[in-house]
Amino acid sequence: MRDKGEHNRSHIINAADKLFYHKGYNQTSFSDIADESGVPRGNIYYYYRTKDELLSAVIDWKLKAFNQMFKNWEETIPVPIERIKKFVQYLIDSSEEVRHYGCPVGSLNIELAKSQRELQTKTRELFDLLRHWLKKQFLQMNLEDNAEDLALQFLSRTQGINVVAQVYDDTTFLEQETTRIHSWLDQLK
Amino acid sequence: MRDKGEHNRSHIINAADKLFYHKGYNQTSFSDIADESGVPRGNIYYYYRTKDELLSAVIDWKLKAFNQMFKNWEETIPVPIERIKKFVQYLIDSSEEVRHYGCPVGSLNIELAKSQRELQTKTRELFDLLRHWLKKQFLQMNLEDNAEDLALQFLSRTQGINVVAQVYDDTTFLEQETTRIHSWLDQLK
DNA sequence: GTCTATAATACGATAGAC
DNA sequence: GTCTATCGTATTATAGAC
Repeated sequence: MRDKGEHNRSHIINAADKLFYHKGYNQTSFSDIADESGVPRGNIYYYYRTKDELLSAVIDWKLKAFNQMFKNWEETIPVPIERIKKFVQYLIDSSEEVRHYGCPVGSLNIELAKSQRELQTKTRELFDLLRHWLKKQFLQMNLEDNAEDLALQFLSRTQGINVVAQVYDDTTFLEQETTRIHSWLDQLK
Repeated sequence: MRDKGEHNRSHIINAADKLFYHKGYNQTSFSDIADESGVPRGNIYYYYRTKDELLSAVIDWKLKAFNQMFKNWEETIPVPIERIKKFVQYLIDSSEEVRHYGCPVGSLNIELAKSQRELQTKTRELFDLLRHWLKKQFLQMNLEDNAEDLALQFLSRTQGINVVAQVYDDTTFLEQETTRIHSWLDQLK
């Protein structure tokens, strides 16, 4: 079969991405990934020699996905504040998953930052991407004086909300806060 | 020797508490705890039959410590808003540890909530304690209409700040935000 | 390229000597 | 109460057959 390699690669990445998110990086084994992906255990090592390498590939894949999502929003939503509100809507749409597994970006960083900083520097690229995109939107809102700080405030706020949703297995507060974020955004102008 | 048992127990709890925080629950082994506490590996099982039991004991110990801290603040700080500001100061005092290992309450909950909810229900008691204490302070500030919501807002905000500090291994944003929290508290009255 | 067998190690937990 | 020896299992990773 042609491109069986690429086919297997994407199956492995998808399975690893899901399991790293649902169980955590250290709690996910190659056996788990083999079961989830359908690719035999031993064969995974042909594509990704170590677990580190696999994580790096998963993060690169996620970076691509976020970039594509943002590019899509920039093409279809002309007003920058509406793009940020789209991001807020994305949080609401993901709330059921967040309730169970936390923030797909934050929880992985938190796990690895504790005692695996080398790995976390890779996952941090996801944070940097979000920060950079948010800053760009705030700049386009003519908030150049503190666009960087606003991006970090926004990220911090959503991280806190996601933590509360996961800890209490409840999306009520998340939904309440997203409306409060809307007011905050409107008031910035 | 008299009370060798209690002596060993407290050494084990202290070591486990430190390691669960610094490395995470699942990444901490009995060997790690034995090395850190000085109590021989096999002997730990005499005091705590399973890892779950040990976690539960660690959480109970932390609950006691928080309760004592809060009781102390209530006895020495007469104005409730000043007690909350003392909590903010406590965050700043802990910022160096937070930078490395995240929030000692939040990060443990996030790890266990993913796929070990039975264990997380125990660690959630720490969140409930903080929430309850904060609500009590807001009530004493005569904010009875939304004391519960304010407590959750405060917790969410501090969680987000701690995540940012840990992810970027930097306390600058944490320090900035604590002054913003002060303004927020002052404005509530 | 694909997959099996297996090495080497670390884990939680137990049995039982002292 | 204290500690050692060890069991059974799961882990990452490799060697090598197909």
